[in-house]
Order: sequence, then structure tokens, then C-alpha cells
Amino acid sequence: MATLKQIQYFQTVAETQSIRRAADRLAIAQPTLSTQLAALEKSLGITLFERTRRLTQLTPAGRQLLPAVKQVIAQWHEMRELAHTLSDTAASTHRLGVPPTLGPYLLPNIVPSIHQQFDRLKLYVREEPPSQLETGVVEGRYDLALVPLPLRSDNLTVDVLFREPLMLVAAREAGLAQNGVLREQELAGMSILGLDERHQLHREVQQICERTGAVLNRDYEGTSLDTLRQMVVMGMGVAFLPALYIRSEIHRPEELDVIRIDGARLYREHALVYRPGSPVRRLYQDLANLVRERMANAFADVVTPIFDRGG
Amino acid sequence: MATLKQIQYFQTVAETQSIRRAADRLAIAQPTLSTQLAALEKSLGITLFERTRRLTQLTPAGRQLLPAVKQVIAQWHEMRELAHTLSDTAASTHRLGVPPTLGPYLLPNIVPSIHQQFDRLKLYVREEPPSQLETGVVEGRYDLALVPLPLRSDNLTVDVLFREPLMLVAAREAGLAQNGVLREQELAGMSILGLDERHQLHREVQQICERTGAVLNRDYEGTSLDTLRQMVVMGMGVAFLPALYIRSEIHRPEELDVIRIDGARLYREHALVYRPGSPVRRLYQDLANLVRERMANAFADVVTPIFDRGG
DNA sequence: TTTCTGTTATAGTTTTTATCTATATAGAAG
DNA sequence: CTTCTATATAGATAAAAACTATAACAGAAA
Repeated sequence: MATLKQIQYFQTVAETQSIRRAADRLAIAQPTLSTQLAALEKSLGITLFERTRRLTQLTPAGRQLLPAVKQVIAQWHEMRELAHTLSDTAASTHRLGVPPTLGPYLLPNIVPSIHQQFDRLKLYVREEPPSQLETGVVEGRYDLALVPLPLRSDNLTVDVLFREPLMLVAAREAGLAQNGVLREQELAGMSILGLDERHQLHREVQQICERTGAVLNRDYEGTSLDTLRQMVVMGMGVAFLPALYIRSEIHRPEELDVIRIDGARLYREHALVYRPGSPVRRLYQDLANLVRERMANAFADVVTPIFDRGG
Repeated sequence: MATLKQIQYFQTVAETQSIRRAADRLAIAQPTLSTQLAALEKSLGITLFERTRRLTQLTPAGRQLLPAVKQVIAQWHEMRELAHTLSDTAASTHRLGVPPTLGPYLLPNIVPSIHQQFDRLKLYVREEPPSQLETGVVEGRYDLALVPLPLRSDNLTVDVLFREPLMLVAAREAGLAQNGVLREQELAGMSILGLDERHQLHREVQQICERTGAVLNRDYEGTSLDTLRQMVVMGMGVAFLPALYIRSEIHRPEELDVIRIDGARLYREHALVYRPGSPVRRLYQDLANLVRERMANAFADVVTPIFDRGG
């Protein structure tokens, strides 16, 4: 079987028109080159060179094989160069999965910082429900994912990122806003609009309702945060919406009141998850830290970064 | 230094997602594969795989290197295929040199036969004066050449092909034609037109003149056989022209008489020459035979093939 | 929990092969 | 005819690729 070395030897002999000179240039002994050349010729079934004392030149067949040989070597060099570039782990493309209720409202705020700090890192981002994100990471469809806590699977490394409040949103004319704050008890019996149950947010809101005595209205369910917002605007009820969504998509003056609930644990927690065995987990830890810091710097009024609890 | 084997190993592991299965498919032991893979990773400076018990999958960097790796292997296979094609020596392009006073009039008659017998052989043909053809072959600019005898250099293999008569050509109104034959003695004193001295034919005609007492007219010399013919047509004198040229370019009825000289050694001999060390000399011998046979079959009235005298 | 099973990694050995030095051989030049 | 130079061959050595055996480890099963 022909080796890359032999192919290089071939090229060098073709260039120098001499086994002796080629051996010098390759820094190997002349007999080595002679035997390796003979081995290559045998494995290819071709006599590549016409050897005379004065010069060693290509046969017609060898002459025509030379371009193909150069191609192989060129491709090989290209591969090595690419490998060199990729040897910086932060220079490759990582597949990041995000949930639809977080990704679009978080990523625009952090991706520029990521590119600033890891200038050659690229992200291939895809949106999916959190449960699929988890299995996606386990099965290797993703390299890492943003998911809400708690996790279903226990064989992933979890870097908790931040706590995101869920705020009550109501139509202005409902007149619910008492200085923008409501006490938890006042939620009892209130009819709450939610997303359909394929979204993780459905369960989170459901649990809040159970805890506070609010009633989750299952007659109308939104398929996205935007449709949910539209339902609230149209006076179909009130809803809990994530703070980052509100910050991103709801701008005053608008027909909506955003109300903080006093006392209740109304938030969700997001984490970055990846396989424990990933050779680039250090990079992912750095990314997690970058997200936390970015949140602390620019979104302290919206979310609460969590630095202590490591995965 | 990464080897082709290692690169193949890489590809197979990436495909099977398992070192064990890849080792089976490659028909090598599993530890061998583990070691080679580690060696490749080290030489590239990249961790290519994330190894777990359940599956061995590509890292982001490995995933991005895979296409480049496949390219290398693809190019390598292409090279091997080409080599296989070329392993039939008659499947490559050979550089053939021909003299201007023979090539254009001989090749059209033999190239079709060559393609018939060696259907994948290709000829790259170039015209040059015989002396340059000889050095061209010696120096490797040509693989083989058609040249007139005798040769200047003595380090070439010579396959004599055939003897080509030189015929006296005269304008019709000169009235020289005696049944198309003239006795040698009648040449004495006759003024002969020739080619300029860069052509081999110049010397050949000169020698004929010395032997027969004819006079070589050096006031007007042709630069090609065609101009020489024109000079004869215009009544500037008579000339010796090669039989194959006459057969090819002079068609009756024309203003020219073609006259055979009785008794004189009025011919030139052509040979196929190549370097003795050429690994494909058998092919060239076959080509020489093909030319002789073709001459014997279709041009017996014009030229005399020479089978006996080998190089 | 413990055991079993399947996968990868490591250790040690053997085989293969690439390489070296020394020398033979053969054209070309003097 | 000798000398020079280039390639080929022989034999020895060093490198590396392969094997067997076994360890380590995770996940599944008992």
C-alpha cells in the first residue's frame, strides 16, 4: 500500500530529476529512497522513472501520474492546515440547542460578547423543546444546550446560568397594576393563559398555579410567547411571561401592564448542559461564565446570575 | 507525521461511531486502532473523538476535519485508479518527434492504425529538424522520434523502419520523362534544386549530387518541400523529392513529371529511436513493427520496409 | 449492592518495515 | 583503461505498527 511518504518521495525525485539530490533534499539516505521508490512502483504497478547515470526522469506514465500525486499532497497539506486552525478548540463550530422560549430573547444579547471573546468560535444554533434538547446532547446531536432546570437526564454536566423571573402580564384596561406589584394571595382564582403543553413553560406555569391557587385556562393555549402576548392584548386573560421575553419584545407605551408578584417563587432557572466526557468542557465552562457575567453586567435588573452552583 | 492509514482509520471510526466496530471492519486489533488514533490526534494537535463506553463520536473539531480527511482519501483513490489505468504502458501519452519532411506525409497514414491496435495510447507529436530530435530524445524532451539515418548520437536505440526513394521531379515542359525512368549517368551536370541546409534532406541530396555528377543549385533553396515543389513547377529546375511526399501531395494530372532514376542508391532510410533505458521499449518496438507492416501492406509500391536490421 | 457485559486504554511482545552503512555495478568522462 | 558519479543491492539496525493479554470503567442485569 502506497504511503504519503512514498508519494512525497516520488514528487521530490520528479522535481530534482535525481535520486541522489532528492535524498539530500529529503534528508534521507540514497538507498532508502531507491528502495521506497521501487516499493511505490511495485504497489502502483507502474515504472515511474527511467533511471540512467546522467539523470533520472519520468516515464510517460509517471509524467501523467504526477499531477494526481501533487493533488494528493496538496489535499493533505490542506487537511493539516485545517487541523492546525482547529487545534484551538475555540476555533470550531459547536452545535448549540436552545428552547424557543429563551433562545430568541437571550442570544441576541450574548452572541456579540461571545464573538468578542472567542473570535473564531462559531455557533450552529437550533431551536427545540427542552426535553429534545437534553436527549439531543446525550445522543450527540448537539454539543451543548441551554435548558431550563430541573433536568430529566442525570448524565449531563450542568452549569447553572441564571434565574429568570416570570412576570404577570395583563391588559391595561384590566386595571390590575397596583404600582406594578401584586401580592401572591391576589392570584388565587385568577384565570391564567399558558402555552400548549409541548412547551416546558406550560409545566412551570402549571406549578405556579397549583401553588398560588390561580387557575390555568386550558381552553385557549398559545403556541408561542408572541401568540400568548397577543391573547393577553386581546383581553382573553392574563399570563406569566419570562422576563427576558418581556424585556425584548414588550415596549412601553403598550396596552399591557407588567406586574411583579410579591413573595412567590415565580421564576425559572436556565443552565448550560453538555456531556461530561466532552474534551472541550473547559470551553463550555468559559462560555457559561461569559453568559453569567454578561447577565450580571447588562441585565441585573432582569435576571439573577448564579455563579456558585457549579455542575 | 500523519499517515494515510491513520487517516483511513479516522474515517472508519467516524463512520462506525465505535473503535471496536471500526477495528473489526478494518480487520485489525482494537488496541492497534486505539493507539493509532491517539497518535493521529497527537500529530494533529486535536482531540478527534469523544470516547465513552456507549459510543465514540466526533468532537466539533473532528467533525469539521472529516470532510478534509475524506478529500485526501478520495484524491488518493483517484491517483490509484489513474495508476491502474496507466499500468498498461500503452495507455499513456508518449511524446513523438518527427522531421518536417516526413511527419506530415507519413503520420496521416499510420496514426489510424496505431489507434486501432493501441486504442488507449496517445501521441503528442511535434515537428523539429532531425538533429534536434536526436538530442531531444537523449535529453528526455521526447520519448521517441522518427529520424533519418545515419544518426549523430550513438547512445540511442535504433529501430530501422523503411527505405524511402527520392524521386526526380521535373516540370512537364522540360520533357525529361523517358517512360518515367532515367539512367543515372544522365544526371551528370544537371542543376538540382534543394532545401536549405537546416534540413537533413539538403545533405542527402548533396551526397547524391556528388556521386552522380549533378550540380546542387545553391542560389535558390526551398524552406519546405512545398516551396521546393513550387520552384520546380515554376521551371526553376528539377529536384529530388521523397516518395511519401510525392504520394501524398502530387496528384496527376499535374505540370510535373515524376522520374525514377535507374541504378543509383537514391533513397533515405528512416528509423524510430528512443533511449535504451526506456522502460517501455517493448511498446516502441511494437510501434516500429506496426509501421513496417503498415508500409508493407499499403505502401509497398512507394517504400521498402526493413524488418531484419534491429536496433 | 453486586455481578455481568461490552468498550476503550495500557503493557509487553512480536513482526514488519523503514532506514542506515557499506559495497557492488554500471555508464560517462577524462 | 581508469576514475568519477549515480543507482542498486546486501545486511544490519532502529522505528513503528501490529498482536495478545489484561486493566479500567460504565451501564445493564441480577
